[in-house]
Amino acid sequence: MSRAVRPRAARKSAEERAAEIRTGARDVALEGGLWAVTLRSVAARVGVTPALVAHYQPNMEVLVADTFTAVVAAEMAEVAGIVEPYTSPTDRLAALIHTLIETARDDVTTVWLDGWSLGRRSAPLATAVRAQMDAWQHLVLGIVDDGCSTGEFTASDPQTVAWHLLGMVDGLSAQGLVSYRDPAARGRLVTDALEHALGLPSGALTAPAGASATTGCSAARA
Amino acid sequence: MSRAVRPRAARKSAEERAAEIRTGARDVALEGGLWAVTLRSVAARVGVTPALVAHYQPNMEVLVADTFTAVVAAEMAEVAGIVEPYTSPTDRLAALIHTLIETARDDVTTVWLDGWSLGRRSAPLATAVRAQMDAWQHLVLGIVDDGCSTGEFTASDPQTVAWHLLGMVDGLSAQGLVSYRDPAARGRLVTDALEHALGLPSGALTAPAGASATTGCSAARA
DNA sequence: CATCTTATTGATCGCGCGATCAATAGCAAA
DNA sequence: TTTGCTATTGATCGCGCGATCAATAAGATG
Repeated sequence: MSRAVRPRAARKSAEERAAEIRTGARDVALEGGLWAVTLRSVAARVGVTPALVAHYQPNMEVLVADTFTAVVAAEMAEVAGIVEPYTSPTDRLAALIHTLIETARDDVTTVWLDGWSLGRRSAPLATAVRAQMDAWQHLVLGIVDDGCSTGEFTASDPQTVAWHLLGMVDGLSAQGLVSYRDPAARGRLVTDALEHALGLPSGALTAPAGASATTGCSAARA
Repeated sequence: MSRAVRPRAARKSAEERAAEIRTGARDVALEGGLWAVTLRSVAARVGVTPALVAHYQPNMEVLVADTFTAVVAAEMAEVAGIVEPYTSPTDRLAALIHTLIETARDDVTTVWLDGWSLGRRSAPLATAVRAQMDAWQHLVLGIVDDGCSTGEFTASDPQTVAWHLLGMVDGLSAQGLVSYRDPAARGRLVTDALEHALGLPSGALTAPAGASATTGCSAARA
């Protein structure tokens, strides 16, 4: 089905075509993992010859690495956007955990796993993975630090707490991809652990109702 | 270097050769990950023709899955052996965490990551991964359950605690493969979290000195 | 309209992969 | 020694991969 023979692709500006290829690669990765991002698969998705895809990239290693970055950075931006409207660090952290654990996207998790696995054989991908892990650490650390200065959190080493959270999220997400567990139970696991790590009262990190810190009213940026 | 031309392989019994191939595949996996387990690489390691390796296996998918199982099960047996001589559940758990976190083997972690990643494209591997995750869960759960009946541990849901521990270990191991963190700090992270989850006094799960529960004497099975 | 630039292509290479199969050669039994 | 079984091989197929490059054609420019 669908176009046995393909008409010659419309001529576009280099920038535009490059963008198309980037998003094409992104789509392929979300659908089949980084492993599926190949010269031919991306070309087919964009509606173009493999040679053209190759023409726009130094080599596939960097396209894969860039695609990883694009997918992961986009998700992080999304999460950051969800968290941002909350004002208190506690609510922010609660929202972050809730989003990360209970609305986790399997496609993104797959990309992470592929990144870890393939990263052992691709230097560009390895550095991309490292960079994204650092970015996440930075995001979480910012919230934890805020909470510490506010006095809401009590942590001797915020760095370690951030690391703790991300470690749990990564591990549980990977597991969740293989064998099902109740997302709510997963969420409780993480919130319990973090409430303890931050000296919070039990239940403080369960999903916040609305946007603002104290009252549960007003929209949470849809 | 080393044998440009290979002499004809010595004739061996089918069982013996099959065993050779299994351990050959295991070695390849530990050295280069599951990704490196290929007809030709295993054949080269065993000193045999690719055709012979193929002859002994229904297909590569199952050899890879079996190799995953072999590597992971061997490590679990090793850990179980280290933990076993300790008598109290607390010490057992402490020894398990210590072994798992601070003496973690990168080669085995790589195999785990490849298993998660490649398991999304190989049904036999996927079930093998699932089985090994269950086996680990079983091992940890046994210890936690023991501790609960003893009264040493206080946990509403031992299943969840075991899951909690394994989630952290998986996540932190994966992270450790990419970006370095002090193993001792990693260990503290896990012990702290678990002491809290099990209602233990702080420090109860730090590495045990010797084998027996109460006194620190006697050999811990080298 | 003619010319130039450049986005796009088709053809093709070499590679490593899994897999198959008739031919071979080592070993044991007769 | 001869025969028979079977472990082992060499040759070979088809595949999808990344990569390269001269040829082409679509627009922009004059």
